[in-house]
Amino acid sequence: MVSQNKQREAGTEAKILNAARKIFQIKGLAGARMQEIADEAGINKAMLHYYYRNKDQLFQAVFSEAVGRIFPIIVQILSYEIPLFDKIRIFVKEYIGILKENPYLPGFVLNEITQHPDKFMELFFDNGIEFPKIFYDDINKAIEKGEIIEIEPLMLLVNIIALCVFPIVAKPVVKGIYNLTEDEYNTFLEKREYEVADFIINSISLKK
Amino acid sequence: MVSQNKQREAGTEAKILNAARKIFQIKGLAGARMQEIADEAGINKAMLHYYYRNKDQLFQAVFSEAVGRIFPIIVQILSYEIPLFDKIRIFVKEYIGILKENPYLPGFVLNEITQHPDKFMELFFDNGIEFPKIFYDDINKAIEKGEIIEIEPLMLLVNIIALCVFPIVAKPVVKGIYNLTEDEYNTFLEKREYEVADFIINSISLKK
DNA sequence: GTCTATATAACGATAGAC
DNA sequence: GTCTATCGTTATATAGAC
Repeated sequence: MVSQNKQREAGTEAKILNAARKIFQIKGLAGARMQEIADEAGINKAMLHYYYRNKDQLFQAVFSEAVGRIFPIIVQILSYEIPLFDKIRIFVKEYIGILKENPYLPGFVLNEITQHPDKFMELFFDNGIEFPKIFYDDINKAIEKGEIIEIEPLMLLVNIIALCVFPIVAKPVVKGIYNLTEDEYNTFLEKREYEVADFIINSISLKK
Repeated sequence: MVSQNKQREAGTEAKILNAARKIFQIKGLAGARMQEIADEAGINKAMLHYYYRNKDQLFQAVFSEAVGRIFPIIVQILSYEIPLFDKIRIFVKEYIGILKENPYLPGFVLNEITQHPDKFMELFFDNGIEFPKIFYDDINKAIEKGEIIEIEPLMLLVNIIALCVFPIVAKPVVKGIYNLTEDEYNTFLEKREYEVADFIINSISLKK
């Protein structure tokens, strides 16, 4: 896959991957066209097959990269050894921040996983991604100490991720219905970087 | 002998629409194949073109129906003249319930709107769908009365819908990662029909 | 209305010159 | 490595018999 020759600047392979990332993330595997990717990369269609044998392998490169961008960061932050509420605040801020910079990423990943669950499972477990038990311990300990309400860790985790991810995936819908500009929606998302954490902590906290 | 034409009131057009709904919702516009829809309907491919001129018009029929299923119910429930907290409880229970019965619906609609925002906007406003001001009044009045925290109505609405919709869209992801069966995931969703409302009300309520 | 057969276009992939 | 030209397949869509 990688050029065997000496290192080159602004390699064609990188151009292809950049173009493929853009097109696949927007149009999906079924909707993307090899010609379109070639045009976006500013090179010829045959080059795509030279570097990546076929469409499926090119997609696989983009998809696995996307999975690698969207899941490990969750695992990483949830593994910090800091107080639960701090962890939630950092997670929400960081995660919304990342998704805001890659607005097509979550929709792309969700859709393609729905389309090919098996391909995802391989990728997920082969890369050794594993959701951290420490976060569940955090929650259970906080419940025991009477700091938060009784709630299943998975229930809380899904709530947190839902509040971060959904507004990115539903961006065209909300933008359309409320006739918001790109800037206005980004301002909305920036507010959420803080307010969502408040929303969650308010909900589970027992100290008032 | 009676004419056998009238006896066949199973309706070919309905068969086609049912098949198209199933295939399009799962595979999307780009991924669906006319042949696959014909097979699913148990009829010939040419019939699809006889009743619906082309793929795009067949898709349009499915898509507009889907939009009509997913938005008006929101508007309807949010228009009830009942106390805010009751409204939230009913909304969450009803909406998750509907989506649970149509698990591919929200992902399909979100994805296709992202893909063709303009087509959606026409549909949305042509059908006169409009988000109810009464719900925003509910929220602002509750804030004034000191019943809930200060929160932008749109912020709260997005939170509510996120908590209902996301777990449906992310079903294959969560199911895969946690190795849950279909039944286990449905149990999870049924729990959410009540717990999500608690989560929201806990978060915004000022009375404790 | 429903079918079979076929036209027409689009797409992924390859061959071969340079 | 990069290009042009083209092959083979598949997909949408139409024609025409019944």
